Amino acid sequence: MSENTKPVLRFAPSPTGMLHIGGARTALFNWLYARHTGGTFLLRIEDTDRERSTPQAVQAILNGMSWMGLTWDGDVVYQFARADRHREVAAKLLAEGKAYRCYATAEELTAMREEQKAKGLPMRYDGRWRDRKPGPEQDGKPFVVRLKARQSGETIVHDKVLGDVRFENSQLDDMVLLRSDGNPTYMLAVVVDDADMGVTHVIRGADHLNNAARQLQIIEQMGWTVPVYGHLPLINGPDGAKLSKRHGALAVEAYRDMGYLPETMRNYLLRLGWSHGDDEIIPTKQAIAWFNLESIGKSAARMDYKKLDNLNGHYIRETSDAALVAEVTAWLEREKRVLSMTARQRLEQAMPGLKERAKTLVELVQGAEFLFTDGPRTLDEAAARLLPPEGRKTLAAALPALEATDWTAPALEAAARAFAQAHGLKLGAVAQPLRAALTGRASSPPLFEMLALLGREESLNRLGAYTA
RNA sequence: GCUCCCAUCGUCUAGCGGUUAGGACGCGGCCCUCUCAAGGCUGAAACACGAGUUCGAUUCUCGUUGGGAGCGCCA
Repeated sequence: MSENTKPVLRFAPSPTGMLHIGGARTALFNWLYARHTGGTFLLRIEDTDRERSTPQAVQAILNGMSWMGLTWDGDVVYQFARADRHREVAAKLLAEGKAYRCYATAEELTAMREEQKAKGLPMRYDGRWRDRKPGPEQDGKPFVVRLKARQSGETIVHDKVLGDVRFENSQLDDMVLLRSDGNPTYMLAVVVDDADMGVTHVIRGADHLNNAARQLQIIEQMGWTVPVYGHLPLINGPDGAKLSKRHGALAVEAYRDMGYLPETMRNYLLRLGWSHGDDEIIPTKQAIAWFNLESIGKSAARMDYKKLDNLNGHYIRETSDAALVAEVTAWLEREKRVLSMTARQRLEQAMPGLKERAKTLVELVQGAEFLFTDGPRTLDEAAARLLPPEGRKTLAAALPALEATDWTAPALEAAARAFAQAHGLKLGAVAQPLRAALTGRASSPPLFEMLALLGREESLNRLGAYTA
């Protein structure tokens, strides 16, 4: 990369499953760096494995990226479509004696590995065809093309995250470039595509660190420019073990369905492995301004759902009332529910009090439920505890005092306070039964505001249902 | 087994030779308060271990231990 060219980043998932949290973070870091530097962020689908790649997975990745707000530049590149180019590079390597044909069968190689394992030897291709010329008996037999890797010296990966990582070349074996069906392997394809696409920075999961040394050898043989590498430590589950389907390896869309905001996910994932002093709340705009490769941590991190919740609560409170009303409405529509005009107006008015109390959009919808329909409420467990016989008696006794006043929050509150004082009760002793009857829950936005919002008729209808 | 990576409160992390080891989430207490939140104050909570280097190590080096990744005609 020359001094005045902008960085070119890429996210290169294989479409064999959903876009999970680890992939999303890799994509985020690439995206942030591209946006920070004014560079380019490319998306390449690594679908050379024809067996396992599916169109559904491609769509899931695209959807996940879109939801996360990680917009890529230009068209999506499908790796398999470039197979001819990969074969061309393999042919060149072959012609130059930098690669060779290996006729070993899969069974033969399996037997070789088992033997190595049994003897406690390192498991790697032993180079049996490296210097062997195929004889007549190989005519028409299938073969793979392997790179003739250097066997002495060392290969150093200059990694922006981990520093210099050295590998003895004697530890690296001759990897397969072209399969026996003539299709390229990932090892060949990534290198060729990155070179052709002008990728300057390869930021990917640390599970690829070992591959980097091998890929470096292909780059070297082809005389291409070595990209800047950055291998991100992996994300573990809350228990520190590998991320599995059981806990965090959920598709990013699962987080959407649990009611997390994209902004939350970006902030949370950013802080998982990257820091900027003591800063915790880092909106995306700020993240783009601050992001760098130097501040990426070296150790693996665990998912912490409590912290995710806390952050999401923060961003929900930051979101405008109007936007949240739209979110709730959309949420209900997905459940085939439509709000009445009245319900929608109530939702708009109550939103400031509602959003203060929700950590997720799911909680926001639940907290607003009492506004959506008219009539007496069904009490949840906590609310029911507030309306035992004595509670109902208090409620019945207080009702006339409320009925006698103007139906405004201040007037209602004054009336309730006066009633409580007259009966030697704390305000809470009066307010809680009222809240339970009005909302069906033990907690809600400020009671008197909710009474005013629902109006005299509707409120009295609900309260009256629990006076006996 | 071999190769590689990692190691500060329970968790995410700041720290880049000398700090009362800081912040955040979570947890406890107090305040506020009609509930729940939010907010404010506050408390408990960490340098894995052992050798070096150094006047001095959380910080540098090596080892140990413990985690993790890779070792496919998967990516």
